Amino acid sequence: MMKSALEKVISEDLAAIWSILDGDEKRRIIDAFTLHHFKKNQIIYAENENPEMLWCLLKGKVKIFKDGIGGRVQILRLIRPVQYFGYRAYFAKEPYVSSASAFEASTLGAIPMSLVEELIHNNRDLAWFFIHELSRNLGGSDTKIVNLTQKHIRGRLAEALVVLRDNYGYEDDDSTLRIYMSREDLANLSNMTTSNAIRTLSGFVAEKIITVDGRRICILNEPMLRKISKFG
Amino acid sequence: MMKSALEKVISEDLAAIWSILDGDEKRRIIDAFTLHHFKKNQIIYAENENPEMLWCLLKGKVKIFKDGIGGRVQILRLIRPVQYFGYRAYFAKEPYVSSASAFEASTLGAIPMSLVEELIHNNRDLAWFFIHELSRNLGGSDTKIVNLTQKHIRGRLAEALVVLRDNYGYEDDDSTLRIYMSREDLANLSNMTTSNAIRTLSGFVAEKIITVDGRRICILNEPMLRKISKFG
DNA sequence: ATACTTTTGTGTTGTATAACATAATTATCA
DNA sequence: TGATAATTATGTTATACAACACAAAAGTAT
Repeated sequence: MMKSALEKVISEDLAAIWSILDGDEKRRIIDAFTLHHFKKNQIIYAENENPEMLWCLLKGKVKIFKDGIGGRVQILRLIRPVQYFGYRAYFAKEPYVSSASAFEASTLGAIPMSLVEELIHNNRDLAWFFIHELSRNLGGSDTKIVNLTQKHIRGRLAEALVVLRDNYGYEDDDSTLRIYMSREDLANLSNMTTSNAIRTLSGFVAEKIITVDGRRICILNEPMLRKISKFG
Repeated sequence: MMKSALEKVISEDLAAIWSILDGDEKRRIIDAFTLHHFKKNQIIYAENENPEMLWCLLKGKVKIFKDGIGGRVQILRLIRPVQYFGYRAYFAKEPYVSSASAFEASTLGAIPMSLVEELIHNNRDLAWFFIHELSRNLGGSDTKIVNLTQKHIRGRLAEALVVLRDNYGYEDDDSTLRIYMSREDLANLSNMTTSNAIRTLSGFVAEKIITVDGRRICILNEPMLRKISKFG
């Protein structure tokens, strides 16, 4: 692994957070930093394991999910470059309550949490970064609880599509979602069976809110989608 | 308001967290600290408001909840003395996504978040306290998402009773829940209608898992309740 | 004590969505 | 390239739970 490439990553991609660090701290991160490649659907970490690494998604897409009852899966969060994850359980001093896997072939960086913990102790801005991230995630989870339990199927699927749009954006045509996921994943994101995800998606197509071509989803009427997401 | 009483609170009840602080920091907290009394069902803060205070429950019980669709309410978290709340939204730099109200007549302390923020900047242990709390809450919310969306009604109610037991414990008889809440609240905690909460509760009584006398709930068979909660 | 409101309890009906079944596509791989 | 598996699609049935309706009981206020 070329250190120069890593230094480039640290100084550019991770700038937002690690610019906080001074030269010596940066050097320690670079020394401890390791690059990892994950294939499509490969598990990065699994529920009940003990957290040891701070993961940083550099390229690709990652899902955080939880296996529920009878093989049912709930996708909790979507990660895009450059975002950090895998640290919550370590901070909480408990095993993972969820798993992470690559949606598609992805490149990740890993830093030992022990080092992160040490750096936090000496760098207040780094502490703030995590306080801020955790707080935003907690707000998101609390909102998700109500969305998933109270909205009807159409509302939940519309919500999921809006989440995909907000997370990964559009292709250059300004309407095609920049993520290509299976109907099953779509269902696991919006708490319904695969059949119902397919059915409801077809409904949206019939209403000319979206178009669908395989896994390629184009959003034609985003305001309507947000409206459906909001009221039902 | 007598400062001596406050100092007593700071030095005893809040010891766990504020013992972290040095003398000068403690003084600043004591000067900024205000005591508040809330009546049963009184709102402490409401969704969409801007967070300004760190709340500390000294006496009583508090619920954090979210108003959903069609007047439906979801209780997200229960607070017991001495616990802190109301800080997440401030840290996330966003308005509250949930509301807080007193379950019963309660006494609370309030500290301006601006001061908390300042103290965090100069006190790494305080930063760690919040990182730890936020991390545990986030794990709890993620688990709740799966519990509420995938478990059946019996499992959800059993889960709620277990949560009450873990949060507020038993009376001296070692079986009566130390919280007396309406069937409606019980329903809002476990994502079901009030009717179904009543019905399901009666079912548990018939199965001799619990006894019910008005709002007084005795748990006769806790292992069974946990079992239903787990596989339900 | 009396009226009035809120909470609790139970029965009935309706419906959203899961579960199941099966076929048609589309990937995957030997 | 054909065989096999996975995914997508659609129709049918079953059911868990909400919605509604109403009565009894328990609080609360006058």
